Amino acid sequence: MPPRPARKALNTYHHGDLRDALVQAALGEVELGGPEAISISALAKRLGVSQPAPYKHFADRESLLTAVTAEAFRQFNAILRESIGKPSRRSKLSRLAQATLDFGLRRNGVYRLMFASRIMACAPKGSELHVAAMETFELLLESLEAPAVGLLRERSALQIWAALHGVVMLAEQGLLTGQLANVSREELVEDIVKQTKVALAVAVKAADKNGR
Amino acid sequence: MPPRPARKALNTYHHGDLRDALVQAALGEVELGGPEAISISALAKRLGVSQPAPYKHFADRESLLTAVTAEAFRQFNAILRESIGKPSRRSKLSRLAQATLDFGLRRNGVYRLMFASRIMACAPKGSELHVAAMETFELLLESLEAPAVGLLRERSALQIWAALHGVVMLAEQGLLTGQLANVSREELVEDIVKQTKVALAVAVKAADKNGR
DNA sequence: ACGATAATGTAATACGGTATAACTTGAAGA
DNA sequence: TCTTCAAGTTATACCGTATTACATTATCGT
Repeated sequence: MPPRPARKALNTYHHGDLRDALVQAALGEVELGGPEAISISALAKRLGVSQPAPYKHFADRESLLTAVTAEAFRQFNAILRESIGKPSRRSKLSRLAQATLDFGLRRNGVYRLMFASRIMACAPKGSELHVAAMETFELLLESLEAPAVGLLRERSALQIWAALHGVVMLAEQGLLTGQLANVSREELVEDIVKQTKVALAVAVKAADKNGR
Repeated sequence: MPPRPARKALNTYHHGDLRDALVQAALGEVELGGPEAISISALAKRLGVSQPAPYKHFADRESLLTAVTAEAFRQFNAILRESIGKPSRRSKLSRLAQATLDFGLRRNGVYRLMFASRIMACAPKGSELHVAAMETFELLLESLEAPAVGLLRERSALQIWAALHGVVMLAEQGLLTGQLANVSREELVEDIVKQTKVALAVAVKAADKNGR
Protein backbone atom coordinates (compact mmCIF):
# COMPACT_ATOMS: atom_id res chain seq x y z
CA MET A 1 0.00 0.00 0.00
CA PRO A 2 1.65 3.24 -1.13
CA PRO A 3 1.99 5.81 1.61
CA ARG A 4 -0.34 8.70 1.09
CA PRO A 5 1.01 12.24 0.97
CA ALA A 6 2.11 13.32 4.36
CA ARG A 7 0.16 16.13 5.85
CA LYS A 8 1.56 18.74 8.14
CA ALA A 9 -0.94 17.53 10.70
CA LEU A 10 -0.07 14.65 12.98
CA ASN A 11 -0.39 10.96 12.35
CA THR A 12 -0.20 10.49 8.61
CA TYR A 13 2.34 7.83 8.03
CA HIS A 14 1.93 4.37 6.64
CA HIS A 15 -1.77 3.79 6.46
CA GLY A 16 -2.69 7.31 5.65
CA ASP A 17 -4.75 8.29 8.60
CA LEU A 18 -5.48 5.22 10.63
CA ARG A 19 -6.60 7.15 13.64
CA ASP A 20 -9.41 8.88 11.85
CA ALA A 21 -10.31 5.78 9.87
CA LEU A 22 -10.70 3.88 13.14
CA VAL A 23 -13.04 6.46 14.57
CA GLN A 24 -15.20 6.52 11.45
CA ALA A 25 -15.35 2.75 11.14
CA ALA A 26 -16.15 2.41 14.83
CA LEU A 27 -19.02 4.86 14.45
CA GLY A 28 -20.43 2.57 11.80
CA GLU A 29 -20.25 -0.44 14.09
CA VAL A 30 -21.82 1.41 16.99
CA GLU A 31 -24.67 2.53 14.81
CA LEU A 32 -25.70 -1.07 14.31
CA GLY A 33 -24.77 -2.83 17.52
CA GLY A 34 -24.33 -0.18 20.16
CA PRO A 35 -21.24 0.55 22.23
CA GLU A 36 -20.56 -3.13 22.95
CA ALA A 37 -20.16 -3.80 19.24
CA ILE A 38 -16.83 -2.00 19.02
CA SER A 39 -13.99 -4.50 18.71
CA ILE A 40 -10.45 -3.35 18.15
CA SER A 41 -9.47 -6.47 16.29
CA ALA A 42 -12.56 -6.43 14.08
CA LEU A 43 -11.87 -2.82 13.15
CA ALA A 44 -8.25 -3.61 12.38
CA LYS A 45 -9.27 -6.46 10.10
CA ARG A 46 -11.86 -4.29 8.40
CA LEU A 47 -9.28 -1.59 7.72
CA GLY A 48 -6.68 -4.04 6.50
CA VAL A 49 -4.13 -3.46 9.22
CA SER A 50 -2.73 -5.79 11.81
CA GLN A 51 -4.63 -6.33 15.01
CA PRO A 52 -2.30 -4.35 17.33
CA ALA A 53 -1.98 -1.40 14.94
CA PRO A 54 -4.82 0.59 16.54
CA TYR A 55 -2.92 0.59 19.82
CA LYS A 56 -0.44 2.99 18.24
CA HIS A 57 -3.24 5.56 18.25
CA PHE A 58 -5.35 4.64 21.25
CA ALA A 59 -4.07 3.39 24.56
CA ASP A 60 -6.96 0.99 24.93
CA ARG A 61 -10.52 0.26 23.88
CA GLU A 62 -11.89 2.80 26.35
CA SER A 63 -9.77 5.50 24.81
CA LEU A 64 -11.07 4.72 21.34
CA LEU A 65 -14.64 4.80 22.57
CA THR A 66 -14.08 8.22 24.07
CA ALA A 67 -12.82 9.58 20.76
CA VAL A 68 -15.73 7.99 18.92
CA THR A 69 -18.19 9.52 21.36
CA ALA A 70 -16.68 12.96 20.88
CA GLU A 71 -16.99 12.60 17.12
CA ALA A 72 -20.60 11.49 17.55
CA PHE A 73 -21.33 14.65 19.52
CA ARG A 74 -19.78 16.80 16.82
CA GLN A 75 -21.94 15.14 14.18
CA PHE A 76 -24.99 15.51 16.36
CA ASN A 77 -24.23 19.16 16.94
CA ALA A 78 -23.97 19.72 13.20
CA ILE A 79 -27.39 18.16 12.71
CA LEU A 80 -28.93 20.26 15.45
CA ARG A 81 -27.33 23.41 14.12
CA GLU A 82 -28.78 22.75 10.72
CA SER A 83 -32.20 21.94 12.12
CA ILE A 84 -32.53 25.20 14.00
CA GLY A 85 -30.96 27.13 11.16
CA LYS A 86 -33.26 26.41 8.28
CA PRO A 87 -36.40 28.54 8.07
CA SER A 88 -39.65 26.84 8.97
CA ARG A 89 -43.08 27.69 10.30
CA ARG A 90 -42.26 25.65 13.40
CA SER A 91 -40.33 27.05 16.31
CA LYS A 92 -36.61 26.45 16.65
CA LEU A 93 -37.22 24.46 19.80
CA SER A 94 -39.71 22.22 18.07
CA ARG A 95 -37.32 21.55 15.20
CA LEU A 96 -34.46 20.79 17.52
CA ALA A 97 -36.65 18.45 19.52
CA GLN A 98 -37.79 16.55 16.46
CA ALA A 99 -34.24 16.31 15.18
CA THR A 100 -33.14 14.87 18.50
CA LEU A 101 -35.91 12.30 18.47
CA ASP A 102 -35.05 11.35 14.92
CA PHE A 103 -31.37 10.97 15.73
CA GLY A 104 -32.10 9.04 18.89
CA LEU A 105 -34.24 6.47 17.13
CA ARG A 106 -32.49 6.22 13.78
CA ARG A 107 -28.97 6.10 15.12
CA ASN A 108 -29.84 4.55 18.42
CA GLY A 109 -26.56 2.75 18.88
CA VAL A 110 -24.68 6.01 18.59
CA TYR A 111 -27.22 7.73 20.78
CA ARG A 112 -26.71 5.16 23.52
CA LEU A 113 -22.99 5.63 23.30
CA MET A 114 -23.46 9.37 23.81
CA PHE A 115 -26.07 9.45 26.51
CA ALA A 116 -26.34 6.07 28.13
CA SER A 117 -22.87 4.68 28.52
CA ARG A 118 -20.43 5.34 31.28
CA ILE A 119 -18.03 6.96 28.83
CA MET A 120 -19.48 10.41 29.42
CA ALA A 121 -19.39 9.99 33.17
CA CYS A 122 -15.63 9.46 32.95
CA ALA A 123 -14.88 12.44 30.74
CA PRO A 124 -12.92 15.09 32.63
CA LYS A 125 -14.20 18.61 32.46
CA GLY A 126 -11.98 20.20 29.84
CA SER A 127 -11.75 17.14 27.58
CA GLU A 128 -12.58 17.07 23.90
CA LEU A 129 -15.61 14.98 24.75
CA HIS A 130 -16.91 17.21 27.50
CA VAL A 131 -16.54 20.30 25.36
CA ALA A 132 -18.50 18.73 22.51
CA ALA A 133 -21.26 17.69 24.89
CA MET A 134 -21.50 21.13 26.41
CA GLU A 135 -21.85 22.61 22.96
CA THR A 136 -24.91 20.44 22.46
CA PHE A 137 -26.45 22.01 25.52
CA GLU A 138 -25.55 25.47 24.21
CA LEU A 139 -27.47 24.73 21.04
CA LEU A 140 -30.47 23.76 23.09
CA LEU A 141 -30.29 27.02 25.01
CA GLU A 142 -30.04 28.90 21.74
CA SER A 143 -33.13 27.22 20.39
CA LEU A 144 -35.11 28.20 23.45
CA GLU A 145 -36.33 31.47 22.02
CA ALA A 146 -37.74 32.61 25.29
CA PRO A 147 -37.51 35.82 27.24
CA ALA A 148 -36.07 34.02 30.21
CA VAL A 149 -32.46 34.42 31.12
CA GLY A 150 -30.00 32.84 33.50
CA LEU A 151 -31.11 30.11 35.78
CA LEU A 152 -34.72 30.06 34.68
CA ARG A 153 -33.65 29.55 31.11
CA GLU A 154 -31.26 26.77 32.04
CA ARG A 155 -33.87 25.02 34.10
CA SER A 156 -36.32 25.04 31.26
CA ALA A 157 -33.68 23.76 28.90
CA LEU A 158 -32.80 20.96 31.27
CA GLN A 159 -36.40 19.91 31.57
CA ILE A 160 -37.09 19.69 27.90
CA TRP A 161 -33.76 18.02 27.35
CA ALA A 162 -34.45 15.43 29.99
CA ALA A 163 -37.93 14.75 28.70
CA LEU A 164 -36.63 14.29 25.18
CA HIS A 165 -34.06 11.74 26.27
CA GLY A 166 -36.67 9.93 28.22
CA VAL A 167 -38.99 9.60 25.24
CA VAL A 168 -36.19 8.25 23.09
CA MET A 169 -35.18 5.71 25.70
CA LEU A 170 -38.68 4.54 26.43
CA ALA A 171 -39.61 4.34 22.78
CA GLU A 172 -36.52 2.32 21.97
CA GLN A 173 -37.20 -0.09 24.79
CA GLY A 174 -40.74 -0.83 23.81
CA LEU A 175 -42.25 0.77 26.87
CA LEU A 176 -44.64 2.86 24.85
CA THR A 177 -47.50 0.46 25.05
CA GLY A 178 -51.15 0.62 25.90
CA GLN A 179 -52.87 3.59 24.35
CA LEU A 180 -49.56 5.36 23.95
CA ALA A 181 -48.63 2.95 21.21
CA ASN A 182 -51.19 4.69 19.01
CA VAL A 183 -49.73 8.14 19.45
CA SER A 184 -46.93 9.12 17.14
CA ARG A 185 -43.61 9.91 18.74
CA GLU A 186 -43.62 13.24 16.96
CA GLU A 187 -46.82 14.12 18.70
CA LEU A 188 -45.43 13.15 22.09
CA VAL A 189 -42.41 15.35 21.52
CA GLU A 190 -44.62 18.20 20.42
CA ASP A 191 -46.52 17.82 23.68
CA ILE A 192 -43.30 18.19 25.58
CA VAL A 193 -42.28 21.26 23.67
CA LYS A 194 -45.64 22.90 24.17
CA GLN A 195 -45.68 22.09 27.85
CA THR A 196 -42.23 23.51 28.36
CA LYS A 197 -43.10 26.72 26.58
CA VAL A 198 -46.23 27.24 28.63
CA ALA A 199 -44.47 26.53 31.89
CA LEU A 200 -41.63 28.85 30.99
CA ALA A 201 -43.97 31.67 30.05
CA VAL A 202 -45.78 31.32 33.36
CA ALA A 203 -42.53 31.28 35.28
CA VAL A 204 -41.25 34.36 33.48
CA LYS A 205 -44.43 36.27 34.23
CA ALA A 206 -44.16 35.33 37.88
CA ALA A 207 -40.52 36.31 38.00
CA ASP A 208 -41.29 39.66 36.41
CA LYS A 209 -43.92 40.41 39.02
CA ASN A 210 -41.59 39.48 41.81
CA GLY A 211 -38.83 41.45 40.23
CA ARG A 212 -40.51 44.83 40.44
CA MET B 1 -32.68 -26.97 28.59
CA PRO B 2 -35.38 -24.49 29.56
CA PRO B 3 -34.80 -22.74 32.87
CA ARG B 4 -36.32 -25.05 35.36
CA PRO B 5 -39.52 -24.01 37.05
CA ALA B 6 -39.01 -23.65 40.77
CA ARG B 7 -39.37 -26.82 42.73
CA LYS B 8 -41.77 -27.02 45.60
CA ALA B 9 -39.12 -27.05 48.28
CA LEU B 10 -35.97 -24.96 48.26
CA ASN B 11 -33.52 -25.89 45.56
CA THR B 12 -30.80 -27.54 47.54
CA TYR B 13 -28.72 -29.55 45.17
CA HIS B 14 -25.02 -29.30 45.11
CA HIS B 15 -24.60 -25.64 45.64
CA GLY B 16 -27.96 -24.80 47.09
CA ASP B 17 -29.51 -22.37 44.70
CA LEU B 18 -26.90 -21.31 42.25
CA ARG B 19 -29.32 -19.65 39.90
CA ASP B 20 -30.56 -17.20 42.47
CA ALA B 21 -27.11 -16.73 43.95
CA LEU B 22 -25.82 -15.77 40.52
CA VAL B 23 -28.51 -13.17 40.04
CA GLN B 24 -27.91 -11.63 43.43
CA ALA B 25 -24.13 -11.59 43.06
CA ALA B 26 -24.45 -10.13 39.58
CA LEU B 27 -26.66 -7.35 40.92
CA GLY B 28 -23.87 -6.48 43.29
CA GLU B 29 -21.36 -6.27 40.49
CA VAL B 30 -23.63 -4.17 38.32
CA GLU B 31 -24.20 -1.76 41.13
CA LEU B 32 -20.54 -0.88 41.14
CA GLY B 33 -19.42 -1.22 37.55
CA GLY B 34 -22.53 -1.15 35.41
CA PRO B 35 -23.75 -3.82 33.00
CA GLU B 36 -20.28 -4.37 31.50
CA ALA B 37 -18.98 -5.46 34.88
CA ILE B 38 -20.85 -8.76 34.83
CA SER B 39 -18.49 -11.64 34.16
CA ILE B 40 -19.66 -15.21 34.27
CA SER B 41 -16.32 -16.56 35.31
CA ALA B 42 -15.80 -13.93 38.00
CA LEU B 43 -19.20 -14.72 39.46
CA ALA B 44 -18.46 -18.43 39.41
CA LYS B 45 -15.20 -17.89 41.24
CA ARG B 46 -16.87 -15.63 43.77
CA LEU B 47 -19.52 -18.24 44.47
CA GLY B 48 -17.03 -21.06 44.71
CA VAL B 49 -18.25 -23.08 41.75
CA SER B 50 -16.50 -24.02 38.55
CA GLN B 51 -16.47 -21.57 35.71
CA PRO B 52 -18.95 -23.41 33.44
CA ALA B 53 -21.43 -24.08 36.25
CA PRO B 54 -23.52 -20.96 35.57
CA TYR B 55 -24.22 -22.23 32.07
CA LYS B 56 -26.43 -24.89 33.60
CA HIS B 57 -28.79 -22.11 34.59
CA PHE B 58 -28.33 -19.52 31.89
CA ALA B 59 -27.78 -20.21 28.23
CA ASP B 60 -25.34 -17.34 27.92
CA ARG B 61 -24.24 -14.05 29.44
CA GLU B 62 -27.13 -12.22 27.78
CA SER B 63 -29.61 -14.54 29.38
CA LEU B 64 -28.15 -13.92 32.83
CA LEU B 65 -28.28 -10.18 32.28
CA THR B 66 -31.93 -10.42 31.39
CA ALA B 67 -32.72 -12.25 34.61
CA VAL B 68 -30.70 -9.74 36.60
CA THR B 69 -32.55 -6.87 34.97
CA ALA B 70 -35.90 -8.42 35.81
CA GLU B 71 -34.85 -8.80 39.43
CA ALA B 72 -33.69 -5.18 39.44
CA PHE B 73 -37.11 -4.07 38.24
CA ARG B 74 -38.79 -6.06 40.96
CA GLN B 75 -36.61 -4.44 43.61
CA PHE B 76 -37.24 -1.03 42.10
CA ASN B 77 -40.97 -1.67 42.07
CA ALA B 78 -40.88 -2.59 45.74
CA ILE B 79 -39.11 0.68 46.53
CA LEU B 80 -41.61 2.69 44.52
CA ARG B 81 -44.54 0.90 46.10
CA GLU B 82 -43.23 1.73 49.51
CA SER B 83 -42.54 5.33 48.61
CA ILE B 84 -46.08 6.00 47.45
CA GLY B 85 -47.53 3.97 50.27
CA LYS B 86 -46.21 5.74 53.33
CA PRO B 87 -48.13 8.81 54.45
CA SER B 88 -46.52 12.17 53.83
CA ARG B 89 -47.43 15.78 53.26
CA ARG B 90 -46.05 15.49 49.76
CA SER B 91 -48.04 14.08 46.88
CA LYS B 92 -47.63 10.49 45.80
CA LEU B 93 -46.22 11.63 42.50
CA SER B 94 -43.61 13.77 44.20
CA ARG B 95 -42.53 10.92 46.44
CA LEU B 96 -42.29 8.49 43.56
CA ALA B 97 -40.27 10.98 41.58
CA GLN B 98 -37.81 11.56 44.39
CA ALA B 99 -37.49 7.83 44.98
CA THR B 100 -36.71 7.33 41.32
CA LEU B 101 -34.07 10.04 41.35
CA ASP B 102 -32.52 8.55 44.46
CA PHE B 103 -32.43 5.08 42.97
CA GLY B 104 -31.06 6.34 39.68
CA LEU B 105 -28.14 8.13 41.30
CA ARG B 106 -27.38 5.80 44.17
CA ARG B 107 -27.62 2.58 42.25
CA ASN B 108 -26.65 4.01 38.93
CA GLY B 109 -25.09 0.84 37.58
CA VAL B 110 -28.32 -1.03 38.13
CA TYR B 111 -30.29 1.88 36.77
CA ARG B 112 -28.29 1.85 33.55
CA LEU B 113 -28.87 -1.85 33.21
CA MET B 114 -32.61 -1.26 33.50
CA PHE B 115 -33.07 1.78 31.35
CA ALA B 116 -30.02 2.31 29.20
CA SER B 117 -28.87 -1.05 27.97
CA ARG B 118 -30.11 -2.94 24.98
CA ILE B 119 -31.38 -5.72 27.24
CA MET B 120 -34.82 -4.16 27.54
CA ALA B 121 -35.07 -3.60 23.82
CA CYS B 122 -34.66 -7.33 23.29
CA ALA B 123 -37.23 -8.45 25.86
CA PRO B 124 -40.26 -10.03 24.17
CA LYS B 125 -43.64 -8.79 25.23
CA GLY B 126 -44.79 -11.43 27.65
CA SER B 127 -41.42 -12.06 29.24
CA GLU B 128 -40.64 -11.90 32.92
CA LEU B 129 -38.63 -8.77 32.25
CA HIS B 130 -41.26 -6.99 30.22
CA VAL B 131 -43.92 -7.73 32.79
CA ALA B 132 -41.77 -6.32 35.61
CA ALA B 133 -41.07 -3.19 33.59
CA MET B 134 -44.73 -2.67 32.79
CA GLU B 135 -45.53 -2.94 36.45
CA THR B 136 -43.20 -0.02 37.08
CA PHE B 137 -45.23 2.05 34.67
CA GLU B 138 -48.43 0.95 36.41
CA LEU B 139 -47.06 2.27 39.68
CA LEU B 140 -46.36 5.57 38.04
CA LEU B 141 -49.91 5.76 36.74
CA GLU B 142 -51.19 4.94 40.19
CA SER B 143 -49.17 7.74 41.73
CA LEU B 144 -50.61 10.23 39.27
CA GLU B 145 -53.54 11.18 41.46
CA ALA B 146 -55.18 13.15 38.73
CA PRO B 147 -58.68 13.28 37.37
CA ALA B 148 -57.48 12.36 33.90
CA VAL B 149 -58.19 8.97 32.48
CA GLY B 150 -57.13 6.98 29.47
CA LEU B 151 -54.79 8.46 26.96
CA LEU B 152 -54.43 11.81 28.63
CA ARG B 153 -53.35 10.12 31.81
CA GLU B 154 -50.85 7.94 30.01
CA ARG B 155 -49.39 10.85 28.14
CA SER B 156 -48.85 12.77 31.33
CA ALA B 157 -47.26 9.76 32.93
CA LEU B 158 -44.96 9.30 29.99
CA GLN B 159 -43.83 12.88 30.12
CA ILE B 160 -42.94 12.91 33.76
CA TRP B 161 -41.33 9.51 33.42
CA ALA B 162 -39.23 10.66 30.52
CA ALA B 163 -38.19 13.85 32.26
CA LEU B 164 -37.18 11.94 35.36
CA HIS B 165 -34.96 9.60 33.39
CA GLY B 166 -33.41 12.50 31.63
CA VAL B 167 -32.48 14.25 34.85
CA VAL B 168 -30.88 11.11 36.21
CA MET B 169 -28.87 10.59 33.04
CA LEU B 170 -27.72 14.15 32.74
CA ALA B 171 -26.84 14.39 36.40
CA GLU B 172 -24.84 11.20 36.27
CA GLN B 173 -22.94 12.36 33.22
CA GLY B 174 -21.90 15.66 34.68
CA LEU B 175 -23.96 17.71 32.28
CA LEU B 176 -25.58 19.69 35.05
CA THR B 177 -23.16 22.54 34.93
CA GLY B 178 -23.36 26.28 34.76
CA GLN B 179 -25.94 27.70 37.12
CA LEU B 180 -27.72 24.38 37.20
CA ALA B 181 -24.92 22.97 39.27
CA ASN B 182 -26.14 25.10 42.14
CA VAL B 183 -29.67 23.77 42.07
CA SER B 184 -30.31 20.62 44.01
CA ARG B 185 -31.51 17.64 42.01
CA GLU B 186 -34.46 17.34 44.33
CA GLU B 187 -35.52 20.81 43.36
CA LEU B 188 -35.22 20.05 39.66
CA VAL B 189 -37.36 16.98 40.07
CA GLU B 190 -39.90 18.98 42.04
CA ASP B 191 -40.04 21.43 39.14
CA ILE B 192 -40.86 18.60 36.81
CA VAL B 193 -43.58 17.26 39.04
CA LYS B 194 -45.15 20.66 39.41
CA GLN B 195 -45.00 21.36 35.72
CA THR B 196 -46.61 18.05 34.88
CA LYS B 197 -49.43 18.62 37.33
CA VAL B 198 -50.17 22.05 35.97
CA ALA B 199 -50.12 20.90 32.39
CA LEU B 200 -52.35 17.95 33.19
CA ALA B 201 -54.86 20.12 34.98
CA VAL B 202 -55.03 22.48 32.01
CA ALA B 203 -55.44 19.61 29.59
CA VAL B 204 -58.20 18.05 31.67
CA LYS B 205 -60.09 21.31 31.79
CA ALA B 206 -59.80 21.68 28.05
CA ALA B 207 -60.92 18.11 27.49
CA ASP B 208 -63.93 18.63 29.72
CA LYS B 209 -65.02 21.68 27.75
CA ASN B 210 -64.68 19.84 24.49
CA GLY B 211 -66.44 16.83 25.91
CA ARG B 212 -69.74 18.56 26.60
C1' DA C 1 -36.31 -49.40 48.93
C1' DC C 2 -33.95 -49.12 44.74
C1' DG C 3 -32.59 -48.21 40.40
C1' DA C 4 -33.42 -45.14 36.42
C1' DT C 5 -33.18 -40.60 35.07
C1' DA C 6 -32.65 -36.04 34.77
C1' DA C 7 -30.75 -32.06 37.18
C1' DT C 8 -26.49 -30.18 38.59
C1' DG C 9 -21.63 -29.56 38.77
C1' DT C 10 -16.51 -30.38 37.07
C1' DA C 11 -12.53 -30.92 33.89
C1' DA C 12 -10.69 -30.12 29.53
C1' DT C 13 -10.64 -27.41 25.69
C1' DA C 14 -11.58 -24.30 21.61
C1' DC C 15 -12.09 -19.69 20.38
C1' DG C 16 -11.95 -14.78 20.15
C1' DG C 17 -10.72 -10.24 21.93
C1' DT C 18 -7.46 -7.15 24.65
C1' DA C 19 -3.09 -5.83 25.40
C1' DT C 20 2.15 -5.89 25.44
C1' DA C 21 6.92 -6.85 23.81
C1' DA C 22 10.21 -7.03 20.39
C1' DC C 23 11.21 -6.25 15.83
C1' DT C 24 10.71 -3.77 11.01
C1' DT C 25 9.84 0.08 7.87
C1' DG C 26 10.09 4.54 5.99
C1' DA C 27 9.70 9.69 6.36
C1' DA C 28 12.05 13.75 8.18
C1' DG C 29 15.74 16.37 9.83
C1' DA C 30 20.60 17.05 11.76
C1' DT D 1 23.95 10.07 4.85
C1' DC D 2 22.67 8.27 8.84
C1' DT D 3 20.09 8.83 12.89
C1' DT D 4 15.71 8.96 14.86
C1' DC D 5 11.13 8.14 15.71
C1' DA D 6 6.27 7.49 14.40
C1' DA D 7 3.68 3.81 12.61
C1' DG D 8 3.07 -0.81 11.52
C1' DT D 9 4.24 -6.05 11.96
C1' DT D 10 4.65 -10.75 14.15
C1' DA D 11 4.48 -13.41 18.23
C1' DT D 12 2.59 -14.15 22.47
C1' DA D 13 0.39 -13.92 27.18
C1' DC D 14 -3.91 -13.61 29.23
C1' DC D 15 -8.74 -13.50 30.14
C1' DG D 16 -13.69 -14.36 29.39
C1' DT D 17 -17.21 -16.97 26.73
C1' DA D 18 -18.99 -21.10 25.48
C1' DT D 19 -19.13 -26.27 24.36
C1' DT D 20 -18.26 -31.15 25.06
C1' DA D 21 -17.75 -35.08 27.70
C1' DC D 22 -17.81 -36.90 32.12
C1' DA D 23 -19.09 -37.27 37.30
C1' DT D 24 -22.41 -36.81 40.99
C1' DT D 25 -26.65 -36.55 43.45
C1' DA D 26 -31.61 -35.58 44.12
C1' DT D 27 -36.18 -37.09 42.64
C1' DC D 28 -39.53 -40.24 40.98
C1' DG D 29 -41.60 -44.52 39.30
C1' DT D 30 -41.98 -49.18 40.25
